[in-house]
Amino acid sequence: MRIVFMGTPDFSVPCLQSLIDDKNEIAAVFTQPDKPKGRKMILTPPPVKVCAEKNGIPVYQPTTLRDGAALEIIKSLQPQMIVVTAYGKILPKEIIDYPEYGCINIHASLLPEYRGAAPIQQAILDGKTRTGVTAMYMDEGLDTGDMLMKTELPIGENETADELHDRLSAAGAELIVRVVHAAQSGTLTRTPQDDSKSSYVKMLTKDMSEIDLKSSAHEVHNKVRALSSWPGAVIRLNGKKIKLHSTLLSDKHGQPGSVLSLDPLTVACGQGAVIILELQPEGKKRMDSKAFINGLHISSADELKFD
RNA sequence: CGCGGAGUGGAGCAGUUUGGUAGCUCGUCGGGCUCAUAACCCGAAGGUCGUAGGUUCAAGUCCUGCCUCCGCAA
Repeated sequence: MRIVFMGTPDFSVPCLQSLIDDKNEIAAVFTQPDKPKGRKMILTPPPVKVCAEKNGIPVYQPTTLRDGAALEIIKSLQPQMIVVTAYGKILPKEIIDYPEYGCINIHASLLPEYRGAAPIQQAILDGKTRTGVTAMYMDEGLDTGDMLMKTELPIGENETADELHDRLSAAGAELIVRVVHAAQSGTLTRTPQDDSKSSYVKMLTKDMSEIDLKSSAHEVHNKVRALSSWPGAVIRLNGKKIKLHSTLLSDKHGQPGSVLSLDPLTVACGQGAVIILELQPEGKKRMDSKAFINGLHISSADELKFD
């Protein structure tokens, strides 16, 4: 199959790679323009671009697909199919309609639930026990097209968004190859989404990272797992931020914010308590909670209380 | 030159203001106690204090340059 691939972050890379490994002809890759990243604002190419260049695939990074120039490029590439996953741009109808086998999108949720930007994190935040990836035909709406195939995965009780991200990404990579094969043999069946069951998720932002210790231990634990690595779930000690990287649920209870045990470090929530395994004080590196306690020079849990 | 924190035995920290023989908690190793232990007791190893230079009788500590890590902002 002659394919144009569109994608940007780490999530998309396994998909691209598996299409390459499956001996498809990747005519070109579309990805977001390089952006300044990190403390020094170094111009960084998106992961998909790095992967494409390594495989000698031409890369296009238009700022818009809506000015007609992108359509001309697509026409010149003559793809039989366009595969899109986490590209970050809306495709105009002319492009969606161009390929013979259509425009197929891989989305990291069990549609119609969790349409939009942060489906992986939102599923964890909501305490879901199952999620998955869905392959669908794109239409002009946001993740609203007819569905083709799904892969369902259980979410581990203590699984973080990073871990789930990687598993879903791998599942998507495996799924897209199956979809391509089915398309070639003409055995794809399309199922419309039930809009009445749909939900949309917004992008994650920094201002959702503060943890309210008066909420339940489950909510705290879900937030830590969902926001792990970015934007991070944060509690405060004497006003200073402490990012929580890894927690477990505890069956203890007490005044929200009070420390019930130093080993393991257990903090009471509004309902129940969480054991903190790994954390990161402001300006410090990630460390396990035991190291953190060692450096505080305290001997009793009473000497410690989170805001 | 966007703002800020920080580099001290394997880990996390104190010590820097007021220069004067390197300290705390934990880990590691050896020994003891114990039915037993991640508990307790005794002992030991392990650090050119990020790096280069400067001031000084003397620098972890004061001055200057550089490197690296991290938080914020983007």
